[in-house]
Amino acid sequence: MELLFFAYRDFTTECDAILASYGFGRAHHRVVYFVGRNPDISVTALLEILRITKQSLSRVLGRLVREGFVTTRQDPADGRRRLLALTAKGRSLESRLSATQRARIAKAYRSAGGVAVEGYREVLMGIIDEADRRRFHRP
Amino acid sequence: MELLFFAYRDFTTECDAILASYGFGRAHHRVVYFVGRNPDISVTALLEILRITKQSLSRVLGRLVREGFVTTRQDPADGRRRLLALTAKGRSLESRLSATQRARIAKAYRSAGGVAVEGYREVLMGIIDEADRRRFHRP
DNA sequence: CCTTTACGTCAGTCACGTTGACTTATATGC
DNA sequence: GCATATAAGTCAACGTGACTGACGTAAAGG
Repeated sequence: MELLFFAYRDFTTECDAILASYGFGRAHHRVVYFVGRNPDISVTALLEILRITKQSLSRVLGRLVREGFVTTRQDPADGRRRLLALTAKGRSLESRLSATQRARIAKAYRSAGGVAVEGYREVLMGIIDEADRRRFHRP
Repeated sequence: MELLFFAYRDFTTECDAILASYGFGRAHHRVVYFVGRNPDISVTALLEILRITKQSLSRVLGRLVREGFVTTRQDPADGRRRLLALTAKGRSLESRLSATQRARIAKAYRSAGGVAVEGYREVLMGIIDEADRRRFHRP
């Protein structure tokens, strides 16, 4: 429990500094991250991932759209849906944020070795709710 | 990065429900947890673990003391220090909260096996800031 | 005795989550 | 074709838990 607490805390603090320079918070990071990972994701699908309310998301997402980090377009297949995607500016922010986290994980992976990483992923997967594990069984 | 996000989210959501029934939030949980783990910890030491400001802690800690979950007493060796400890009520809350998390981790450990757990701990340790790792080298 | 440390507190601010209610546009089933 | 359901956006009000800056008090220590 303590391991997870410290790991998650240290995992996020570097990003917080970058985000602060944009006037953003962690909520903006999460949106940029998951939109980057799931291009053309719908608003509802994003809400299900983040498990927050529409109102909470709209404040954060609205600003990201207004400031040109995220685009929305109507789904050609279902006009009610708005598909979200990152702009070049959004991708640039996303990779800047991810870079620090990736570096931290890469360093931990290198020093621990492949077998340890296997185990690490297996245990984390076990901690995650069954329903959410499907997300990781994609090609 | 996604693994950590989902694991940490699912790891905390069960506790949030219990905490809500007391009108508490995650901040209260963290205080109860670390005071439980470190009986007779001083306020400053707790602040260093949590990495929050004195003002933030004081609101949370003050309420826990007023409602009888935590006691403060003057350090006999240094009268400036207040030593924090859980009351029986506090220990009961702590173990109620920890039980759900322990169960989740135990389940993940069991299904992953000992080798995986070794790797898991090694990688998480690598993600944690060097300075904080010392915390885990206690007897 | 003076400085430092530990703790507490007042005042103001901000990010980010909540609930509830309502509107608009589009899909879809009968 | 109309009624219902779904997707999205929005208004209003609120709570928690962070933050900064400033100040006060008690105890320790050179």
